[in-house]
Amino acid sequence: MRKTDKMPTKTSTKLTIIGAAQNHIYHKGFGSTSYADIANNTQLAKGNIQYHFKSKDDLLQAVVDQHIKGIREQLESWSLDCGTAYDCIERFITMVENNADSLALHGCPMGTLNSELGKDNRNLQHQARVMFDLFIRWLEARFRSILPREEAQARAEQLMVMAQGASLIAHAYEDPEVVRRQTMIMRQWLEGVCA
Amino acid sequence: MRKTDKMPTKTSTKLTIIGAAQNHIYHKGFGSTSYADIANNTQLAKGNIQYHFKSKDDLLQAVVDQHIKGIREQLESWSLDCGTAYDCIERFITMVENNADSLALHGCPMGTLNSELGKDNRNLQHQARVMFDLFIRWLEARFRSILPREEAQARAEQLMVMAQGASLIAHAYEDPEVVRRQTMIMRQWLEGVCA
DNA sequence: GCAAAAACTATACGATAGTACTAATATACT
DNA sequence: AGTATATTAGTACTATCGTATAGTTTTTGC
Repeated sequence: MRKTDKMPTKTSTKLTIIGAAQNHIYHKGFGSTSYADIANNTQLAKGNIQYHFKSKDDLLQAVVDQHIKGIREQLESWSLDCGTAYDCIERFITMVENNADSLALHGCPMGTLNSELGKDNRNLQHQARVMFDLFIRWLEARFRSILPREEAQARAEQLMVMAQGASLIAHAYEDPEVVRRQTMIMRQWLEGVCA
Repeated sequence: MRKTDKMPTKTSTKLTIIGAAQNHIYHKGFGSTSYADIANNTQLAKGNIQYHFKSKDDLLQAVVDQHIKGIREQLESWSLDCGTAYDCIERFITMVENNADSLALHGCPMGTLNSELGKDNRNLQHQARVMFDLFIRWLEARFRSILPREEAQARAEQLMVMAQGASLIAHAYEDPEVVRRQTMIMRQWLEGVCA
């Protein structure tokens, strides 16, 4: 297959579908995302989408995989960019803060997806949980250069809890200020923890 | 209408429906809860349920109202039972801890419902948000007997954030230990805040 | 250039959803 | 007691969903 010649010009159909699906799932939820919706948002035929993703579960799996890939890249780049472990963790907090508006409007993509899958798609929830694990383990690794192993674990989990809680409450109130207030608290907390 | 004579003997059909709906929504989500599901779980005819609740939104509204009523009663009883404000707040934390198992299995009913409604039912989300407000304002009132107004607000919100975050992460990992670890942290945090 | 494979389109099918409608039954009030 | 009303039951209708299939176009490798 000599696809490489063409790929750069047009984004592959698969990626187009995944992107549209990711968006629609984030805005409306997985249950309220149909093949027809994605077809409308991509100008592709419904059957074409079906061709690339046999079942809805296949599609969701692809979306989650893509998401995981994105997270991996982001974490890797942070690992390189930031100087100290402290800076890395603060970068995580800054990311939450920067996304305050969309978090308030639609919640955290990971949190809301996991919440939905936890209700009626237990097997796929296992996949979605991987996303949390990536963040938590990355945070834990950073904390470990400052704290003993057990406490590093605890602090990583705690920070994730705060971030998800902030997203959820901000989403409930549709108020990005919640996120801003909570990220400020996280920073103070981080200072205290690392002191 | 002299209904009062009959009501005590048989729980009213409306309440039966609301109870079954509340359960099913908690376990499967609102989107995956149909009239047929409720009919099966109550031995009532589908049309009968439709008679009491014209639309699915009506039903959800009733479920939320019932939930709100339950929360009001619980908070009121806590206000009477507990001695100091500190004890009241600790009672809230204890409730979260006591529900660790079901939180890990199905998430927090308020959190997951709000997350789902935030996706495709914005008007009903406004109603669901009331549930959070009840808790937060109750907590805030307790904090105010210990802290200045502004800090009391902030601490109430923060505690709710931690509680919701803990539920969400515990749900993602299906691990009640997350809740137990986080409630322990909340208690230490509470001590520090009130010192 | 041509055959094979991949990509794309269109349509159809069975299932299930929410809702509407009608008939039957139980209850309440004069 | 008997009528009106509230409640329960059963069925039908329309829309939409996920999926399946068949046909068409495009692309690929020789």
